Formats: sequence, C-alpha cells, structure tokens
Amino acid sequence: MKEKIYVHVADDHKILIEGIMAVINTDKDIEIRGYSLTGQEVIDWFANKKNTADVLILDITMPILDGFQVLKYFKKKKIDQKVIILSSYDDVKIVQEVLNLGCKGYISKNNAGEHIVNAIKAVASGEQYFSNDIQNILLKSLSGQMVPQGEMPDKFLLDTLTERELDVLKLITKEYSTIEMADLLNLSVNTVETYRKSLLKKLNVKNSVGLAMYAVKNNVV
Amino acid sequence: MKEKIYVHVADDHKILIEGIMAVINTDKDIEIRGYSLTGQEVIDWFANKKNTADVLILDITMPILDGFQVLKYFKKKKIDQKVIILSSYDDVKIVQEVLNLGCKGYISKNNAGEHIVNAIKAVASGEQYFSNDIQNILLKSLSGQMVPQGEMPDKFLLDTLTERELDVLKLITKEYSTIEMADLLNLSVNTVETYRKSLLKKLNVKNSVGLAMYAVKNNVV
DNA sequence: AGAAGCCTCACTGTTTTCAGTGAGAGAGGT
DNA sequence: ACCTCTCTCACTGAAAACAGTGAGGCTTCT
Repeated sequence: MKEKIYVHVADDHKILIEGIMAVINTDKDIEIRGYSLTGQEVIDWFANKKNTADVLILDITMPILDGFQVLKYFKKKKIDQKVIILSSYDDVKIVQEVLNLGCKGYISKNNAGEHIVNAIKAVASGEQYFSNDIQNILLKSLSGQMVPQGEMPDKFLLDTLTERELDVLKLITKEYSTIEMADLLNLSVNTVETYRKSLLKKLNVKNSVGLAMYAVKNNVV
Repeated sequence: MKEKIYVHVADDHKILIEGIMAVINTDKDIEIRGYSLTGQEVIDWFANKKNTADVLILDITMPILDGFQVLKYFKKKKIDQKVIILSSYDDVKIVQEVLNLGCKGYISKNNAGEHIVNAIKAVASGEQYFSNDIQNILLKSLSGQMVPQGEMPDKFLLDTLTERELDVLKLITKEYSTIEMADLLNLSVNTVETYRKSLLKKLNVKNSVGLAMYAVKNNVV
C-alpha cells in the first residue's frame, strides 16, 4: 500500500462527486483521476487507452447508460476493472446483480463518508468491501428471511412511517433502549418516546416486541 | 500503522495458541497481550478495565461460553471490540451469524498461517478480512450455488432452553405481557418473570425485543 | 394565506420490565 | 443417598415502557 491508488468517480450529481472528492482528498494514498456524469462518459473514459483507474466508484442510476450497463461493458470486454457501487438503492436484488457482474464493493450513500476510504483501499488491494447496511441486506437474504419478492403484505402501512420513525424502529430491533436511542440520534428522550408511541399506533401493535416483529416481517431490518 | 497492534487470543487448545503466537511474533507490529482458554475467561479478561486489545482472535467452539456468547457479550455491552473468528467450522450459517454479531474477520484454521497477520492488520485498521475459502463460501452461497445447510448455528444455545422457557419465548414474540402469559399458562406472574429473566441470561440479550429477534433468527416462531 | 405533515420537546402518571436473591418440590441420574 | 435440573413462587427496588395531551417551528402543497 505504498503507491497511490487512482480512482475514477461516476455519478450524475456533480455535488455528490465534489463531496466524495472532499472526503477522499483527506487521504494521501488516494487520488481522484477523473469523473463522469453518465454511464456513457465512463465507458468513453475507460475506452481511451490512456485513461485508467485502479478503482471505479460507480452510481447505479445515471442518464445515458446506467451502472449496470457499465458493468456489463467491462464484463463483455473482459476488462478486470475494480468497481465499487455507490448507491442509494439498497435492494438485495440490485446488490446480487452487480456482484454477479463482477463488482467488488457496495456502499450505500447513507453512510458513504465513513466507508468510502476503507472501501477503496480494501478493493484496491484485492479484497471486497460492503458497508454495514449492505452486509445486513446480504446476510438477510442468505438466511432466507427475505419476504419473497412480489408484493409485501403491509407496504402501505410501512409507507406511512416517517424517516425518524423508521430510525427508531430499526434501533428498537437492535435492542436499544429509549435513552440509548436519544443519545445516538441526538434527540430528547421525550421525542424518541413520541416516535415509539406513534409507531405503536400506526402499526397497531401492543409493545416494542410487536414493533420488532413487524420490522422483521416487513424486511425493515 | 505506526503503533503496535495488541492482540488477545482465545482458543481451548493451548497448542494452537502457541502456534499462533509463533506466527505472529515474526511481525514486529503486532504483540500478543494475553490469551484465554474459555469464553468465560475472555469475558473476564475484557471486563477488567485494565485489559484491552485492539483485536481479539476468537475460536467458536470453547467450553464454558462459546464464541457466539462472547460476541453477544460485546454486543450487549455495546463494546466495539474488533474480533476475528478463527474456526475450523466453515459453514455459511456460522459465518453469517458471527458477522451479524459484529465480528470483523473470519479465517479458517486450514490456512490460518498465511492469513492471520494480514487479517489482524486489516481489522485493526477498520477493514474487514476473510480468508479465501471463507470468501468463496460466502460468494457461492450468495449466487445460490450453495446447498443450504441444515443445522442452525445456535442449536446448542437453543437446546439449553427448557420447555417452559420456550413457551414463554414464543408468547413474547406474540406480544404477550407477563400478566397475560401467566394467565394463559396458569402460572404466577413471578414465575413467568423468572423464565423471562432466565431467557435473557441464557440468550445474552438485553430485553424482550432481543428475545423476540433471537426467536425469529432461530426459527422458534 | 391556510392546511397538512413532520420534527421536536415537555409534563404527568401508570404499568411493565428488568435485576437480584432465595427457596421448596419433584424427577432423574450416579 | 446425593446431586443436578426443572418447575414453581415470593419479595424488593430500580429502570424502562406505555399512555395521553399539548405545543412551537418548519416545509410543502393548495
């Protein structure tokens, strides 16, 4: 790990690329060599023999050829390009699909900041890397606890939950107490209690165990 | 990676610990601070505020609290201990279970020698590490080429539960309160509480939600 | 401009859970 | 006969969850 790791970033949101650059530039072992805003640009960039990168950070959703098509391009051309998917899409099917297409890492945008540097270093050195939430998704699908794709039973109900309520719901399944959640989320204990009560009401269950069971059944965790 | 990495090793076979020490001592960046022969010893060691280690090398099968229970201890106490599993057990379910419990690396004893130093360094610096064979197992199972294994990882733990404890565990997942359970089972409220407490202790979880989650993971319900 | 939804927090009071300890009765094995 | 395990129950005290109500600030849609 003495030499610099060269990275190329592809995402249709320029601001996100700038954010990634800011994070990565704090590490002297990594250098960003270029970026692309569409899948087509990525392919053009790598098609040019002069342009290479040890690691490609790739978004799934992009205009003019998406991430899948870029991966398929590499596969078709038998180019052994190391790719880390950076996606807000954390569906197990997506993850499996890109793994099959040969990508070596997958981190979700939620917590990209804390993972991206490690991910780049791991993948550059031949390892694989998945951020925690992605790992959880993979493991869940492994253990067959996934609701078979198709329609989920309570999709509508789940949709009525707000972001914060989901935060609390997830933490409850991890055995967090209200105080611990408040601490972690930087909220008042009263606020967290409010969310819990709201969840109990919305999901029509009796207690936190009911919330946890609901979360499991509906694949929240 | 200038400072020394302190390591604690836990395995019920002393000879194996000595072997690990021999391998690790060839690397000047790593120092073994202590070792344990049972899970209980591990917990005692880390429970002592003076004793810490950057990385814990942990065997799964040990007398008096196995590796799972050690991991659960850390989880319960919310101790962010970096753990590498060193196991001869290369079953997917085992691997995914320890990953769920927060362990950061997994190497099989078959080829521990060539991996252990790298694994320690990787995990110490916040990355994850899996030896080749473990990676293959994970990937194979991901792409559905794996025959699902029959036995559950926690069978041992589950087996330690008595009939009554199982009764209570099942009812907890159905959102029963203690009073309701006592009513249904024709028991005193105190008795039901005793079972709940026994469950909490045996399964090493913090609260009823933890019990419910355990039940789900192990197909009790 | 108004309505609706979300996020945030406070206050009060009740119920339940969690934790520790102790103990008697019965079943089963060594 | 002794030991261990299970089932059963009691008591106490602390911590957390549950329940109801109210309310201010913010954004978004109409």
